Amino acid sequence: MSESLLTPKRERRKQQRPGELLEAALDLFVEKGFAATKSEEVAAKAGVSKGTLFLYFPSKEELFKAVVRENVVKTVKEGALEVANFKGSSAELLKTLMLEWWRRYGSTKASGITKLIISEGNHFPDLAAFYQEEVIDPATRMLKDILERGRATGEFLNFNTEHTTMVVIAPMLFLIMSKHANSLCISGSQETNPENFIAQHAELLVRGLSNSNSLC
Amino acid sequence: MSESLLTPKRERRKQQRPGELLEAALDLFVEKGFAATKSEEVAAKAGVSKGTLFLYFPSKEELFKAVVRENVVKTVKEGALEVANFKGSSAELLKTLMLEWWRRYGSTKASGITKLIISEGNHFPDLAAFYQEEVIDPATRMLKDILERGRATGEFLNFNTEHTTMVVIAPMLFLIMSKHANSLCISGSQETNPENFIAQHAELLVRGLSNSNSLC
Amino acid sequence: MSESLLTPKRERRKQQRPGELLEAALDLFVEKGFAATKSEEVAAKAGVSKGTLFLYFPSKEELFKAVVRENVVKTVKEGALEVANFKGSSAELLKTLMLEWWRRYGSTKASGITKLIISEGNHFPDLAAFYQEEVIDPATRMLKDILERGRATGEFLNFNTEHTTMVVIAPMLFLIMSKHANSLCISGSQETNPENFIAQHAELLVRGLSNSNSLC
Amino acid sequence: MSESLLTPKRERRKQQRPGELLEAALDLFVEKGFAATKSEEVAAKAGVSKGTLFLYFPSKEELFKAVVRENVVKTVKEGALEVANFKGSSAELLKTLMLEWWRRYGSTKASGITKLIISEGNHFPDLAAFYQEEVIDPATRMLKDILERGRATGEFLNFNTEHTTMVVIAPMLFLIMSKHANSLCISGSQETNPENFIAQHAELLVRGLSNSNSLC
DNA sequence: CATGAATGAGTGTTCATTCAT
DNA sequence: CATGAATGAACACTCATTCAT
Repeated sequence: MSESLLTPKRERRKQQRPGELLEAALDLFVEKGFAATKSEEVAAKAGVSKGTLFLYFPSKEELFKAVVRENVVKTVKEGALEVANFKGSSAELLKTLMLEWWRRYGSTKASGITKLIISEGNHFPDLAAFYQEEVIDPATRMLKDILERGRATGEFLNFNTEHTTMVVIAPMLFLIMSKHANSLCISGSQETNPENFIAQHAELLVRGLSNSNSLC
Repeated sequence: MSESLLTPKRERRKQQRPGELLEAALDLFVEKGFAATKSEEVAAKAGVSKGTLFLYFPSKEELFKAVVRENVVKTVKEGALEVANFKGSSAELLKTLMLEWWRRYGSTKASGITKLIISEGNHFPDLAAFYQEEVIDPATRMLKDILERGRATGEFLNFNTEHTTMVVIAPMLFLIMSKHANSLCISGSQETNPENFIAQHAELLVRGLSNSNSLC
Repeated sequence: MSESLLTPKRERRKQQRPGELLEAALDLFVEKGFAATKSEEVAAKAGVSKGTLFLYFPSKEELFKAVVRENVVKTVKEGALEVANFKGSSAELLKTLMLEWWRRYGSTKASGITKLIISEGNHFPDLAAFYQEEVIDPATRMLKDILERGRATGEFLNFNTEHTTMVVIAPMLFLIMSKHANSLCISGSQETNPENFIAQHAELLVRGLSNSNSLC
Repeated sequence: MSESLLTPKRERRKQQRPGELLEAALDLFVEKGFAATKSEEVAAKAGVSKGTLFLYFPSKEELFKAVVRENVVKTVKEGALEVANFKGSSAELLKTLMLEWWRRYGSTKASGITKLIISEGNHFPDLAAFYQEEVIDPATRMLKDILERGRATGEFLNFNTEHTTMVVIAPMLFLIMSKHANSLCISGSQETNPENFIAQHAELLVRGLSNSNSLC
């Protein structure tokens, strides 16, 4: 605590640099994509010189991975933790998760990463593999856990896991792609309230899955 | 048929050139994206020289537009025509349309264009605008027409058009993006039967929209 | 023959370009080394733009290999041919070879390649391997053939091949390194007549090797 | 020994620093060349920070000069001293010198400096000039002194000094270049015993120079 | 004395488009 | 009509040296 008082200016900057660079990188990657983002721009936006960027991140790809770790992996982990600690019904859990997912990720700048990786993944196989391993796989795992839990407690009917996973993910992906395809106006993306859309979808999904759907 | 007898070989080739170039271009654009496709490759694949390509298409962007006209706009127009001539119920029409859309477009090579435009549209605003005008707007228009027709006949309940449009489009988009994101393994995309998935979604959607849903 | 009269200007240039680039490259590689030679300089010296260089040679390394093939490998092959066709005694052959080697290679600009590869080979393993295979190995092979021939005819005494090879090569290498180490003044290199030096060394060597050395 | 008792640890380190840096620098310069050796690596190998290196040596070039002074100039001076004090015949002196030169320098790590200066001298004229003045000139002077001494005593015939100097130096240089051209396999360099080779050459040379060569 | 954060100049390679032939 | 030679702008990454702490 006294440290923060004593820490000299240079030192303080040093500890902030990675964060500043990461933030600048997130902004630019999301805005322009990976390939189109020039490392010098990132540095400039963070207020340092080109060389300094490479002092903290050995390459543009590593910079990107760090951005993903900071902004996506972290969110996935938090989600997994909440899932593990959730006390309510599986139906509630699923609905909560989908909505929170949108609130904490889909609606944020960081969701541009998802668009980026889908758009450019084919041209950067290393990044795609990294994302698959660090984000897609854990997230899918988490989803499956919820579904299995619901099935175990008898809450959910027997269902096709793959299909369900798709239905959970599809609307989020749709909204994210729409949001970041600035030059395109995919129907509804601009005027509809995404949160409502997600909530509705979640509700519909849960009903479909539930054992005792009192639709009538 | 008499044409082939009368037309000298050179002449015939000349008239086939654009088609051959368009086919080569479609393959490469879908496989590698717009930016990553080299015009020389397209020419080579069509069996002509680089210069010849620019003889038929004044630029790479115009080539792309021609590919879109040939492979996407055409499909949309066919769809609109069928919609106009369709005799059955609006519910049938909607279900038919969604399934046919997948069969005639989503499941074909040409659907890569959709992934391409979403992925790279931001970097090529002209192409995005062109696609918006020639594809997205007409397709959305067509969808709305169906919904309005259903409402007019009393088949469909009053609903949110934007929302419905999204629900119609989202699964198709999801499947298309999954299919063309080779380095990524988005859940379900590999093992699930897309046609079943679409059919199910269409069914669900129509039930939700319908006036007399005999769910109870 | 009529072709040369009809060949249009552009075409003629095209056939000359590789040669012009190769010559410019040789000059610059010898003058400044491999790493320090900028590809743009080579292009400029040949009177073309940077891009044109890469039209003819896919990379700087390939350009270098082409320079070696044109200026060194060729010479080695000519030497091997002459060795194979030589009619005189092995002693004469050896002396002739050493002197000719100097005249046709050591004393020319091209010998800078030898200095270059020894100087920079460690930093460009691919180039070193190429040179080893295309130049050093064949040249060594040729030398051994001569020695074996002399031994077979009874002209030469039994000797250590490795040692002899070194004695043949060392003075050439010494002269070449001296000649191209412009900033250094290794003794004798500037004023002594290299040809005399080589001739003397060859004479001495042959005497040492010969069966009937009439030194007494 | 009392020094270690009285000198405080920090103090001792301070006095050892230059030596440790010099040793690290020698290793790296020899292994990777001058340009390719990063000053940070040198510092790291010596266990200090980048800044500290520049505390002791104002620049990379000065560091190199210090390495030369420590590892080459010193050896030349020792050689000159021994030459001055040598009591035997000039022939013995020359043979001894050549062999000792190999033993004390050529066969050691330090001989990499010779390869380095020949390889990179053209790109670093200051270093080349320094080496010329501090090493080549004194060494050449020493050699000439021996030859003149031999001539003065009537031991040696009248000969061409330049030529003789070359013959003395050439084999050493050849062996050194071979030894440090790791990617290249110049004939004989690997299997032949360098010391024998040098000894033989020295013997041959002395015989050639001597007044009364009892070859017959 | 010692540290290590910051700098910024320098270069091989690609590719859409043109135009002389 | 068709060719293919030529162009030139654009971009990631390295490292010796400095100087605030």
